[in-house]
Amino acid sequence: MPRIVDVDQRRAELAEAAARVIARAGVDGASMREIATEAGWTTGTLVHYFANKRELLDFTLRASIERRSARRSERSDLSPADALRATLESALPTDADTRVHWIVTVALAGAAASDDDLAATQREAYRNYRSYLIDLLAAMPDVDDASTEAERLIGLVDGIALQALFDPDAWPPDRQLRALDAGLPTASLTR
Amino acid sequence: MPRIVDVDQRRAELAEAAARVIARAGVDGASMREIATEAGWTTGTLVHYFANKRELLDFTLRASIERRSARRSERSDLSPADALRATLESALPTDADTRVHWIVTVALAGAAASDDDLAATQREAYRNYRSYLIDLLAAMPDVDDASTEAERLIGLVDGIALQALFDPDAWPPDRQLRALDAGLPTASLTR
Amino acid sequence: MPRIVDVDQRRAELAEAAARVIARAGVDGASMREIATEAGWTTGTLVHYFANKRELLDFTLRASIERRSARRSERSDLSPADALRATLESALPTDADTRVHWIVTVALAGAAASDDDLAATQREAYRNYRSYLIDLLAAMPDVDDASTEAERLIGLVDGIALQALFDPDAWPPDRQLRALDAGLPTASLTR
Amino acid sequence: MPRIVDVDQRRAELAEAAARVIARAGVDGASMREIATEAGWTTGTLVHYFANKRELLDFTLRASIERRSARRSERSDLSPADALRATLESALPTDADTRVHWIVTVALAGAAASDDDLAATQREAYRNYRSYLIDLLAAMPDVDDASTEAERLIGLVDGIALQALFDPDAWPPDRQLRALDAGLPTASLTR
DNA sequence: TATGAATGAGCATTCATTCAT
DNA sequence: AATGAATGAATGCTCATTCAT
Repeated sequence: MPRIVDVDQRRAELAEAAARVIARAGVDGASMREIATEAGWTTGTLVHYFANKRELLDFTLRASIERRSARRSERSDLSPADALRATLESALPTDADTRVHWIVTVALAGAAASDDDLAATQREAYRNYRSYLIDLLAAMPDVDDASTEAERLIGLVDGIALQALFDPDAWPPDRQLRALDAGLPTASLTR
Repeated sequence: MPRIVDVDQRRAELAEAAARVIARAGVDGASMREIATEAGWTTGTLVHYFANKRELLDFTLRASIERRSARRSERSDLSPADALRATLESALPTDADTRVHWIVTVALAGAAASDDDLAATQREAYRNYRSYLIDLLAAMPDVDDASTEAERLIGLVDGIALQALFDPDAWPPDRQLRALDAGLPTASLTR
Repeated sequence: MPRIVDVDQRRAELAEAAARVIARAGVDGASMREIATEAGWTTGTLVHYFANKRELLDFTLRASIERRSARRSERSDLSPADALRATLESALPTDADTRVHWIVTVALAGAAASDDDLAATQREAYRNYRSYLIDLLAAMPDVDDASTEAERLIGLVDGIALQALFDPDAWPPDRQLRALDAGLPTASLTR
Repeated sequence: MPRIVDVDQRRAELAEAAARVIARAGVDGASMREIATEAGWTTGTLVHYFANKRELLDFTLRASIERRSARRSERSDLSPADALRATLESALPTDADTRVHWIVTVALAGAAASDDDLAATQREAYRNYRSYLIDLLAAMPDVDDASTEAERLIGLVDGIALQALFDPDAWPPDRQLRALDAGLPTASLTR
């Protein structure tokens, strides 16, 4: 009688380990052995849950992105303006967890150049992100063109995030939040 | 006397070959052998011009960034408002050349997680970019806070660029330019 | 459970293969590939048992030296005088096996100049050898100064061995043994 | 009109540089580039004086050995007993220069396993050394069997030298000399 | 004579992957 | 399900050697 294992949960655990390794040592340093060790298993084990490394990385990226989506859905009780602000704020690399997510995204963006699956995952994630923002913005009276505004806001957040990522000393959390505030539609400002 | 070689030019040539390979095959696919072949030389030759791979990649990133700076300085005859627009436009991945630059930047950003030299190069480049924009914005009468505005514009361009990079079909050049226009200070608008 | 392997025995096997290659082709010719092939495995396998080449060579030297020690301890039933003679005789390169040992020792002595671990291993081995001889000599009534006598005997054997190593045709086993006899303390002479 | 160069002297200079590099970094670390740099030239220059690396190493060993011979011939005014003592003393690694010679000898002995030319050079050197000692010993009245005695003395010196080489802290010059004295024929003792 | 650019084979090492147990 | 032994291709790098200048 085989031990019962929750395959999905195990995959999630392994992907988290992969994310931690990538954030710590880069895609280059993220060998199967290193990821397995980080997760507390051996290399051979990974093969039960992911056919190969590309599948593991693709799943890791997907999981990393989905973590953001999960946060979004928890905010269904908020007004669109507040949900917008909350969403954008939580996308910034202001704590260890979001920093890991961002590093994984950027690191795998590099790998995406030579891996169509990763590229498709990135593309899809951006499209979802964009339509979620458009939905929120369409419900806000002071916004004219929701589509253009969504793109503007994505850019704003990405720009702050990238600068904060490469220059964390110059970009502590409160500076990131101030830079975000400076670009938010008026209805989303706290005050 | 041995064959005479312009070392700086040869290094530039090799870095260009490296950039092409990275854009085509990712950092992972950019082996020394592949880069050497792309440049029309053998592996051993690379070693004459770069002590090791990290040095080559760092130089490649630097060269890729400097290409942008070079474009900037050529625009010294323009008004600040026009120079701003021209700078930001030329930073977008609207043609094969700027696409290569962007892919290299993103790909090496991933590698920067585990390579302090690359990280420092990235950081420095962003700071230079930012102060150049601040200089232009400070000279424009309709801009209140040059520093905040610079960050906003960097974000705008990065956001458009990243989306265009991963979803080129949905982001042809003219859509990128329209998205840029939507965020420019009024004085920089063409019309 | 994976295939079961006796790690220590496998390491010993690999070190023996390394010794054979070194004796045949020198340290220079002892590439990981060559050693792996000699042992009947592939390069990657070596890495399971030795972290890197230096570790393999150090282990090989140690194993080569320990082989001598093993022979010594088997002679605990002999009188000190007989044990001394037996020890010194067995240290001479009189057969294929001891020749391999000597070539490995000399070859790695060369490498020890640039490898502190190898140098330490050599040093330690000589000290052990010397104290073993001193113990035997101290138990022999016709020996005055055991320490000086030990050094003299080590020199005697090393000198014969080195000459025999580089000039095997002029130094067949019986000439080596005669030269040894000429320098042994009287109590150790067979007759 | 080509510059006039004393080829033999240049070869000697280069061999001395090679000896220094070998003593410092081992045979492994003695690359053509390193030797050339040590000598103050470039790699390409070596090729004018030695057809290839093996020839350079063989010449280096020969030069290193000849240095000892040269010292011998300077002592033609001494009595055989004094010449013997002086020869054996000067063969010990008691100063920086003789240490370099010994390290080169041992290092190249390792290489000799896979290089017949080096082996022949070693062999020849030992035979010369042995017959020189035999000549001296034959002229000494208190020596019975000059040939056996020569072998014994070579062994004595080699043994002391090897121990001193690997354990220099435990074997300062005066200990080496005392160990030599303990084995010299009575006529060669200073007092 | 001397240079150093260029070659390309060879090296140790890393690593994703396979698979017997 | 999980292990870890084994594979072998690929990588960055070193280096003796060749040769145009």
